[in-house]
Amino acid sequence: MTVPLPPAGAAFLLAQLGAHAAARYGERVAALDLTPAQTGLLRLVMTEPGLNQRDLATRLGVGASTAVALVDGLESRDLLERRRGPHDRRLHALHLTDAGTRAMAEVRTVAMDHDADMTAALDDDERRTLVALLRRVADQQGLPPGVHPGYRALRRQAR
Amino acid sequence: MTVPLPPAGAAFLLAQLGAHAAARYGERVAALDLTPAQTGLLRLVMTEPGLNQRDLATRLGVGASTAVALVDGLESRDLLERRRGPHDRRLHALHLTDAGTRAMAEVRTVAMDHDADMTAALDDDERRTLVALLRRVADQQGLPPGVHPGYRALRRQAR
DNA sequence: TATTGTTATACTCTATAACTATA
DNA sequence: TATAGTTATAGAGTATAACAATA
Repeated sequence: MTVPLPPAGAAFLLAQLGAHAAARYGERVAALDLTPAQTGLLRLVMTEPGLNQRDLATRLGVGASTAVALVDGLESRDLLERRRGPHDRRLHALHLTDAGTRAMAEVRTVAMDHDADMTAALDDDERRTLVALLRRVADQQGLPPGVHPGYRALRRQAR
Repeated sequence: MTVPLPPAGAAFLLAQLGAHAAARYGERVAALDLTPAQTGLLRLVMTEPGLNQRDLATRLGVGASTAVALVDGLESRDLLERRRGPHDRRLHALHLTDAGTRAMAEVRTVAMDHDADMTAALDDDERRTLVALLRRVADQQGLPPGVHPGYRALRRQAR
């Protein structure tokens, strides 16, 4: 009456490790009082200063109203600013403030620590092999580099 | 004024691919009218028939009331049944019905297709290497085999 | 009339706490 | 009194739709 279970394959391990990596990253950036979604937004604006909110929402894979709420939170903390477009006054061009740039430097440190911790089981050679294989899988699956749609804002840490 | 971004490392790729794998799995089991959480529950009860709801909730990493709702949904579709414990009448021992067992056979097929699809970029050797590396990372990170806490029920497919 | 951004609203998922029945 | 299960309630996060300003 029992159907044999397949051993945990690559897809299952990816889902399991991905959830774990995302949760741990969330804990780490929570120490900076940021959510993963906020760091993704800041990161995107850092690489593309002047981005408007509509394009931001599209790139982040969230709805327009979600983008507004995210930007509101970051602007109220002076990490981000909206600048009215001079040509088209409907547009809000987004830019990091100096404080926002400093925050991203901290996020960068946290992300590198996180990466080292997640691959602590591997030596340098193995780590390179893993990254190379993951990149090929990500490419073949059509995933864009840099931003990942699919995760919505993870649960905020209770403190 | 710009801080250089690190290239996407292993942790980021794991999170990105994990979210993707989970989303695609969700689409596939939605075709069977199941959610990922439901398949996880059925799978657990299949491997440990007679499990009670409290232990189920603990193993699944969800609250007791969430377990009740999940079991309710599966019981109303005759995939699962509650049996009052003869020794302790507070306990509800969970068992798959025949229909539940058949459903899990379908889930197994879907999961194997999903696994093949997710690793379509790799040949057999590379797939084995990837799985071996992921297993070592998962072990070192303290992740239990079989069930992954961290994902809650993914969004139900609109139909 | 179309588009950017905003606000209002509803829905889903989850967690917490109160309740029952058994022990 | 303690525990398994249930129900009720509230919170967070997200999406949809209505709205305002600008084009």
